[in-house]
Amino acid sequence: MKKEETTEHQILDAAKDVFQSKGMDGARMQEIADKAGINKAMLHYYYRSKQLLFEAVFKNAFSLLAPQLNAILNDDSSIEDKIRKFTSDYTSFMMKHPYLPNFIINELNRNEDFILKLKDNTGFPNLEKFKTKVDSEIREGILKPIDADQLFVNILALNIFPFLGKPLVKALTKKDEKSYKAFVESRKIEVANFIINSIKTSIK
Amino acid sequence: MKKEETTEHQILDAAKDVFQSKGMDGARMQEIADKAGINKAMLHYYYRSKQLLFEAVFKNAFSLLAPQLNAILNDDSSIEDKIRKFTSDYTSFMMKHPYLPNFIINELNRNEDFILKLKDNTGFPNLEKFKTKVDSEIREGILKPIDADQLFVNILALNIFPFLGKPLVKALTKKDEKSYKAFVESRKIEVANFIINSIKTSIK
DNA sequence: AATGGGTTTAACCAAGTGGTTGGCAAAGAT
DNA sequence: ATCTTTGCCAACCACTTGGTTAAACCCATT
Repeated sequence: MKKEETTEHQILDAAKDVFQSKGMDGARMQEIADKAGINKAMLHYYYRSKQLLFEAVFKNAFSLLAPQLNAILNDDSSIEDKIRKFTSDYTSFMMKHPYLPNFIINELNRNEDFILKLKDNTGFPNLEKFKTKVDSEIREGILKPIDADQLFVNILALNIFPFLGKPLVKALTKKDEKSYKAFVESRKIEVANFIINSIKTSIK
Repeated sequence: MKKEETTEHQILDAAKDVFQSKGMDGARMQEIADKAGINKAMLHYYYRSKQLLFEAVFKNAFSLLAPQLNAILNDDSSIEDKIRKFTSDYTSFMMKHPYLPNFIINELNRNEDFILKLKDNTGFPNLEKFKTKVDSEIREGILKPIDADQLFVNILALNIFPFLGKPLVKALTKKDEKSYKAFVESRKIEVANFIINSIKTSIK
């Protein structure tokens, strides 16, 4: 039997669906059981409590996101290349997992202490290398002076916000589902240009 | 008796607290009643149902946010001035209402149709004037070519994200509450510069 | 003092809620 | 063949949920 067919995995799969679309408070154990096609008692048999099942789903989701961040932080390419690659890759990734950013941001806000449990994990993104690279490119005259933290938050903001605020942005810009998708797709390049334009010194 | 002391207003006030920090699903009618210091039956007496009380709170919150957006969209100043003013004003405003962005974004995601109820309201932000201004400044050579929708979303993203993703950003940049506040405060100017740098043509 | 409408309350209710239990059947283990 | 473990389920449980109700309480008008 494949791993994907075990009851335990079917539960996690169904729980992911329900928790990510309805959040911890809105999710119902019965709905998860129904979606997994098993008895509700099994949820507790394998995961003991709603809280623990939720944490399993959350850690799973975060472990999907973290490598996306590490990609930009830990490789050796130039800041410009990092930004271009990240902006394109991240957007593609999010188009495949549209619930993910909202789920994570939201549940972290609901329980701020929760992130402490993640910090211990190996693989939690670390900015040091990125900062060093930014500072050295500034010294070399490739980039205009900018605080690396600020730049990093700007990169995140421009990439994540269109997914977080999708309903709002859709309404404000009067786009339907199809044109919103095209809008986000074009941001893969637009956002990178926008950032680079701002931080790169003009070539003499 | 002042308006602020009526039972109806006390309920709305308490409901705002609870709904904004716990969301629709996490909020409890009993907690709202307790916080307002009145009997739970009064909530239904004045607002009939949890759903309607929630909608009252939500519309109230949105009507606080909408003018902030309209400020940048509807005045006659240059795009640069709009951006500088908005970035500073919006950040100040959000520091006073930290739960607001998350509440709105979140509940709009929970129920996409909900925004339709707001769209009808007069005062729902309209981008037309902003777009016209952007296009005319591009034609005048003040700005580099950029799609006005993209620019608008970038402005929103850079301003709102630090509030939406506060727990995540705090953890990633390893800032405590105090230094995070300073970080956000400095963005009032940093973000405006970041945007202007990117879109303004270099002066010959 | 009696009336009557708006306001407030304690007590209540039906429908869920997460979680538990005891037993059952198939699969190993002895 | 018998015992033990594992996976599974229907039924159940204590408790919470949003919402209701009928009676009380004010307080201005008569």
